[in-house]
Amino acid sequence: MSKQVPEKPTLDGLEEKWGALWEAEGTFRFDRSKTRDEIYSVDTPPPTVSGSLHGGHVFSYTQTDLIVRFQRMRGKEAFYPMGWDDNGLPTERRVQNFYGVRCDPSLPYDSGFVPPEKPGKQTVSISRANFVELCHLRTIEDEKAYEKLWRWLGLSVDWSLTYETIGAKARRASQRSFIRLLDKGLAYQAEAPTLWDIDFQTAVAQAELEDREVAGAFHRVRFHAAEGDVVIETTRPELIPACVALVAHPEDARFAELFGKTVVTPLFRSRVPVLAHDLADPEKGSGIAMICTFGDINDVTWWRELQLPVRGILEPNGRLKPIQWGGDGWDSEDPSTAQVNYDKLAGLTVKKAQAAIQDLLSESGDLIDEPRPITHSVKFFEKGERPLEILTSRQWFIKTLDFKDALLERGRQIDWHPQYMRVRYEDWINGLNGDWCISRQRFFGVPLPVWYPLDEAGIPIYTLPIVPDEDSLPVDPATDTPPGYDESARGQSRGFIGDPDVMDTWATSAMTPQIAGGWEEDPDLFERVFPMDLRPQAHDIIRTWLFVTVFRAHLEHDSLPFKNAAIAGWVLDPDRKKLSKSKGNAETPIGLLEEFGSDAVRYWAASGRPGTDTAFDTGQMRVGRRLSIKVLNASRFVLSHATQEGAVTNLVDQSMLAKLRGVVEDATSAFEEYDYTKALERIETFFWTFCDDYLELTKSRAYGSAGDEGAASAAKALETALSALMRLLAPFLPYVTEEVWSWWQEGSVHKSSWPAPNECGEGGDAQVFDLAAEVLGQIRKTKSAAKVSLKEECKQVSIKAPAAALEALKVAEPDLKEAGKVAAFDYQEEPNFSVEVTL
RNA sequence: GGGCGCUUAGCUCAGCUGGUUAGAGCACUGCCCUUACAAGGCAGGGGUCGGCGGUUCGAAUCCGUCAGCGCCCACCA
Repeated sequence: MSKQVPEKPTLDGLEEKWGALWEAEGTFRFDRSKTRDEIYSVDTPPPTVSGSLHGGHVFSYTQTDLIVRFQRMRGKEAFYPMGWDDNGLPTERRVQNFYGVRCDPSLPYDSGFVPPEKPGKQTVSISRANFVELCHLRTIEDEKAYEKLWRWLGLSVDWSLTYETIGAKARRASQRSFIRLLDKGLAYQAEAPTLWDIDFQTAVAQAELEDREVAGAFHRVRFHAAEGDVVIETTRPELIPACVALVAHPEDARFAELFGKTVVTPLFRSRVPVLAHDLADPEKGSGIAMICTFGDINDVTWWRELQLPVRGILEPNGRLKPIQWGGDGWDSEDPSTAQVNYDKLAGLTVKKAQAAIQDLLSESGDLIDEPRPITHSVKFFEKGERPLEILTSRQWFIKTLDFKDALLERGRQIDWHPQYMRVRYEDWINGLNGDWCISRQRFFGVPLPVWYPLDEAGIPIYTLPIVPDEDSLPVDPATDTPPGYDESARGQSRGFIGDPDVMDTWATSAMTPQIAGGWEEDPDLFERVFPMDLRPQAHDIIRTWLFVTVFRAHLEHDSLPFKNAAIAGWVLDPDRKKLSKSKGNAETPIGLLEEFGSDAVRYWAASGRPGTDTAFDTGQMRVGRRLSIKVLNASRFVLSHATQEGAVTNLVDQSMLAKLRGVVEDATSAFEEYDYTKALERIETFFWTFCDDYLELTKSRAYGSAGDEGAASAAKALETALSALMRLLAPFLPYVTEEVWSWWQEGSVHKSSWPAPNECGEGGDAQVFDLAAEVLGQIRKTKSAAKVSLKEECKQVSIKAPAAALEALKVAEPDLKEAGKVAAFDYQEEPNFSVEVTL
């Protein structure tokens, strides 16, 4: 061998050494001259840039990298970009905390603003433009740190292909798509009940809900009627002033005579109808419920289907708003009493109002018994801190319900890995109960690209939105002037105003294949990579990211956005809880990479099968490290004997290669099915047998104990096996395999071709090697049991076996004799295989 | 309430379309500084395959049922 094999190979420094070389050589650079069928394109999940990556990220991104590296070695040109999800609430929150600022959209832009080094005692209010600037500033820093970690981990991403979800490309793509939906009548605005977070003060979508168990209480409350009192049970007595009707099941005899009549609410003395609707459950509460605008999603349904008026009492900040009882829409049998009672609630938060109204109800005698404490689950915005409310507001929607069937069909066209994950997608679609609300009353996001004309009185005419030309995208209606207007007309009578809202961050993430693929901006590229081959992602965002991506591609391109969906599991604490940031092991993956080495951490990640949650396990990383060290040492030994020339004439050598051939076949088909774990298992098992048994068996022969021909055969077999093994292991252990590859090969192992079965020769009988390994094992066992050194001689090895096995073993006898220090062999033909070793 | 997944050695997991005494790694124990490897190697002990019932010549593997765990969806007056 002409190249140099180090005397003492080490794992230290491999990440820096090869990371720098790959970058310099452009090893993972995408070659866009390749055609669609030669390309494997990946819709990489853009990680949320809001702090730091943790073990879970390392886990799932490694898994994607395994697949990409396999595809690349199989001859595909990998289109493997990286995005940064910097748009949205997490960044806003991070910037607020990092600098101690808050966004006040009413403030003017301050071009001389310098952010504080550290958060001050007092929060600094800044304009929306200044705030967005800070968001950009912060995310650039975070993205650098992320990229450094990803490179260290060895992701074979083309780092010239990056995008940010707040970047110009992303803004253009999502605004362009929005305008087209508007044009097709698929985007619309409506003044409607909307899920509302009172802390962030924004609308949110069904996909962003989560249930949380919280303490509450059933209040039994008396409503008054001529026929006698009606008792309802409610967990939200503070909404009694918002009550517009009572409702019971049409077949519930207890309330039959009340249907069509009216009752009077306690405290506020409003007359409301008693109605029938089959959504009312006789089993729940007292069997009759109050309908408030709005307490929950059921209220919205009733309100809509029973055509009830709106009586909203909540401000966007979650406090009860001032109301003039007896005024329009707030009729009362006794307005002055209603006013006295309500004034004690106005201005309070929901929680405080609940306590206050409880006292009022007690005083008036309308509360029956003490409230009964319960624990019940309540809807929250997933990033929120207080329960969601439902408020009426003007929002933009995308028609979704009309496409349920089409989207279910799209789901069936995707290859899911694992397959059962499709069910989650279907569950979600089947449970959709409204169109997708995409407007958010936030700041750091993609602006909704519309303005509204103002009438003479300066009131926006929402029905006539002004839309930008596609050529002018991206636009920010807050600062850009709409076509046909002069900026001086902003906010003026007969002028215009910009829509103040931004889009749901998922409305932008929905476009990642288009953003990365250069949709409408680089048609040549787009044609080569879209639809993508692979969407890798975790199972918790099937209902969000996966769903919206499929949805938008369906509307925009009438196609799938990707062919395969590889769904990763979560990383769990050893105690089976989802890995949380509060636990130490969720932090600083860079520390893990330094302690165990990137290859070792990747080895652990590879042990997590697609879709399967996996325990965080440093033990696995230690095993990975040991494997890496073994790769170095075994390769050093192999290369001290190996040659690329010559022929494998020895039957033991042929047998080992026959076995390897099977491993290549298994690993290849496992990878084709996205089961990298199975592939690794097969490869690793063979590698250890290769080291423990084959190298031991042939060591002496390789040194020349059986003459030149035997040595030459071993030398060629060793080289053949090592070459295949390094390539098989390359996706998992990119650093150590590249290091070893460089000892005797040209170019990068990662650009070499995935082993083909026929590299291992045509014939060979795997049984020879297996039996020889078995006998060698017996010899070791006997010596171990006798507590003697493995170098100790054996007087005799007696083998009983069927004829064919004996035949095979005789072939291996010379190697066994040397490896086991055996003086003599004895063979007897018998149906059962057994070995007896005499020391 | 509906659904999906899981339940195999102390721990983490393999066991495909049912077929000889159930496997691996870690941990544990013992032996070995064997000229690729002592931050290593070799070997060993350890399991009523969640419970019950069924199909079958034969079941960890198929069917039914029960229990537990995790998750998804729905409901949450």
